[in-house]
Amino acid sequence: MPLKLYDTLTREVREVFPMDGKSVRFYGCGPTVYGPAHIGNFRTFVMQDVFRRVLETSGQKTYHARNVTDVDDKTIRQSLAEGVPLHEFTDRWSKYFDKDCEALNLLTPHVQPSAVAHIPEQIVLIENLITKGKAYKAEDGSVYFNVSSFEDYGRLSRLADREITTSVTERESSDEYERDSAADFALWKARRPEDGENYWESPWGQGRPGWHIECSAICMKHLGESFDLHSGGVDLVFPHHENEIAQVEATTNKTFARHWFHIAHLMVEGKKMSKSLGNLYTLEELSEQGYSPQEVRYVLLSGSYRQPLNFTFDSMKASRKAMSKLRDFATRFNFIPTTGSTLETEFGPFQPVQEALLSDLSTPEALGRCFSLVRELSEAYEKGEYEGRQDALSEVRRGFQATCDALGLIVEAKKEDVEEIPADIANLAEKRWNAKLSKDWAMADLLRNELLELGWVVKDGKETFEITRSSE
RNA sequence: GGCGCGGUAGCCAAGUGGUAAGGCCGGGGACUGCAAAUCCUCUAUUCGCCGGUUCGAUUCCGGCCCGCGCCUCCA
Repeated sequence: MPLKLYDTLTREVREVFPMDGKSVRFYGCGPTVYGPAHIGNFRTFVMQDVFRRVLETSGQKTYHARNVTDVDDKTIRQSLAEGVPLHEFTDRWSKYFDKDCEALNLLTPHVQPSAVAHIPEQIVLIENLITKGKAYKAEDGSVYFNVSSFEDYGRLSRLADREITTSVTERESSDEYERDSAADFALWKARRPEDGENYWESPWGQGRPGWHIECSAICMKHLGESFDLHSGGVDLVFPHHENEIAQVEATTNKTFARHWFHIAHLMVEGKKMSKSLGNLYTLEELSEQGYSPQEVRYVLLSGSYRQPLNFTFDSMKASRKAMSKLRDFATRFNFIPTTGSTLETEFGPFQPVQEALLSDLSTPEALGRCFSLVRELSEAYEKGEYEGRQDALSEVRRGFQATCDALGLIVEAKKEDVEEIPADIANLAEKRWNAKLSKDWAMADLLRNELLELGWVVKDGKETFEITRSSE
């Protein structure tokens, strides 16, 4: 069964399939590396990851490219402010980003090209556009794309030309560059004093590439002039993706990306995330508050990618409980997750989960079905329906593995507590257990409270007790 | 103003032209000396408001109210 996904360009849910019959080649606009990415950014990357995982767990090969924007106003400004060379600055944040991605269990893209590493390709593309009369050099040495020369401009975002022009005319006076039409956008930016030593030589003089051209050049080099799918946050629809299309299609006369996948924004406690509200959470900040990346991932999966999702600390807590429920299931079925580059494709009893995912990446529906199955299967297990049925058991395990692989969740069975228990704590616990055995409840409760004060929780079993560090 | 999206239980959040998934919280129960953990179970006569179409609408259409996004470099 193929994946059906909403396409921003046609506004229809369409099948995703590889145009070359082999591998779905897709691109995701990556981070600008000037600081830690926030969970809103990660909503996009997590959904792109789920997209890939759903394809791969359905047996489809993929080729995933995600760029790293390592030259722009912000990276330059910040690196200069810190007195660090640009590449050193962006390298640091790029590595930080990789670390976060790993924590969130994001599959590593097959290729992660950086803008700076593709300056020559960008220059060639710009030259092509100039040759074809689609771009022109301004007096200051900047190069602009001539929007009026590209008839299809505005098709993705459905903005009428008039509106684009009107909205920009008002700002024209404050514009720092010289261009023919306010709607035109920069392909190459002439060197300015505030850029410091961050410039490259080009046929039009010293300068640096514009933002949109990097993605176009990278896509063309790594995925070809035409490829299967392009994606990013909704805010990139205009102008970024609109401009990418213009740059490439004006050059090749071919369809750039066949499918456009956009992820809606994350809100925090009902509000737009913004620096001024101080609600731009990073994984690190959440981690300091005791929330794991897996719990964050779960929250990001709990809403439809087409709808704004409201991130709240209540939902963080709910996600913790939900993950714990999945772990109980894993424990019951003695499930041991396998890790590796190949994802499980046999959903078995978890087929309904896969169907939900193939239906426009309905992660909320998939999670709902997953929990229903978890309940049903657990009930059957408790009734002894799996006794002596190794085949059926392994089908459940494989299906659960496929589910986890598709969602990118890591669910490990609860292990025996391996944490070292200090001798005095162990002694107290032992004393309490003995008091309990001799039915000295007062003493037993006293000792349990004492342990609790020391930060340890006692859980009695039938034959013995368990002691774990308290979570608070 | 233009384009687009949404308003579903205390919270988060699916969904369908035929009568409301799932998670959290809360209630009840099993278990337990009491707990914790776990398991079972209950909780929206109702899907922003008002009309219309229909045998029947939360789901389709129109209007209104409210919230949100984009409109040149923000995922």
